[in-house]
Amino acid sequence: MSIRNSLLALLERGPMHGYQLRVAFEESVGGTWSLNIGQVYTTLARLERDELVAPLPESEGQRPYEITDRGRAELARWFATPIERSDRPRDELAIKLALAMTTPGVDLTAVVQTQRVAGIRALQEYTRLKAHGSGDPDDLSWLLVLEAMIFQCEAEIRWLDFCESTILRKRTARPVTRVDVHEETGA
Amino acid sequence: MSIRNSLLALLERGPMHGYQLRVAFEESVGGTWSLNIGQVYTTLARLERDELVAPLPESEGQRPYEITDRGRAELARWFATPIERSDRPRDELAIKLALAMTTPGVDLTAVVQTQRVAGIRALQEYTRLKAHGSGDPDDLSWLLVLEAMIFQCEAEIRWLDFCESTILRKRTARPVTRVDVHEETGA
DNA sequence: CGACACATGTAACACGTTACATGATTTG
DNA sequence: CAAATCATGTAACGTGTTACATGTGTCG
Repeated sequence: MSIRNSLLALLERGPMHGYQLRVAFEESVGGTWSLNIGQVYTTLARLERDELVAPLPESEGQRPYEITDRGRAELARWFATPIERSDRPRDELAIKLALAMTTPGVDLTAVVQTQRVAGIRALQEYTRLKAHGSGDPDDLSWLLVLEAMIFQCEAEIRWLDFCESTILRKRTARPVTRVDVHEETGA
Repeated sequence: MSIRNSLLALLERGPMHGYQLRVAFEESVGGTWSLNIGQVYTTLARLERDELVAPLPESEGQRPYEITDRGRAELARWFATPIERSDRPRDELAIKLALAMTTPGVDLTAVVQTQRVAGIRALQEYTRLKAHGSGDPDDLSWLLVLEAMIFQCEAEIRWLDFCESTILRKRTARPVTRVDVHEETGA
């Protein structure tokens, strides 16, 4: 859904053809995510089918599109509606950790540590990028996207720390002793 | 990819059939994400094709599967490999904000505020869930998943605050004055 | 001329969702 | 008996990826 709406937003700046849309998108997110050119054309085809964009007369082998009024309405709806938690893709890392807890033969702390190292590494890379960033004041959107990645990364590392301490606490909390057995049978 | 690996992890506990896998998955993530039953069967079919699981003799209309050695190896690989930033889906919210900045006629602060309200609401809901959570010590994985959502949600709100202050700073930083005009033409 | 950027597309496939179709078993 | 739960699947569609095919223009 995000690509569809992104293309609409870019066309709101003015008519563009597929190749330009791809370049404009990647520029907008500061190269953080690339956009497959094939997807641009298939998405444009669907947008045209839904009458959210309309093709302009082609010239020199280029097929520019313009946004329609319906497209503009759809775009306004996108910006006016918050992205809910339920809209988001499943969190693969959370799923992985949750399943690791009940899968036999898995070294939980190793999984957490491996992920933690990757997180720290990513955070360093982001910090490096921010340091010798373009400096271009025009790249405000690039800064925001980068900062989003940093906030997420930090939150993930803190969560992994939480996981580790929770796991350790659980492990030390119930050493099986004779007393425990008595309590359990008594309950 | 996460469902594929999740099914392998669940089958590592022992043979199960499709319906059971779905229930077990949703239980593992504390009902945070639901799993479409149709997808379970199509994913099982692909896993069987790739020889990561094998069907057991069916009984009473049930088609249980067991994990194979290749499946076990694949699962071990999953747990040993960190999920990299590049593996993650594009962040729709970051994209939306980035595009909102360069789309004409968009009230940026309104977009940020709408999203912020939704974030606060979600956070309250999570806190409520945590409060009268199952209390079940067996639900450790449920606690971890919930906490992941809370960490993410908080990070998002902090990021939105960052966005707003950055946007405001930009807006007040360059009031177009006669002096500015001179500087620009001079540059 | 050859490499590279520009430009448009198609095919095949994985993953994900909703909806539909079917039947057995259990339980009020 | 009727409704709910258990259980298995298919179809259609959207989204996303990789790879392939094709052609123009430009520049060293």
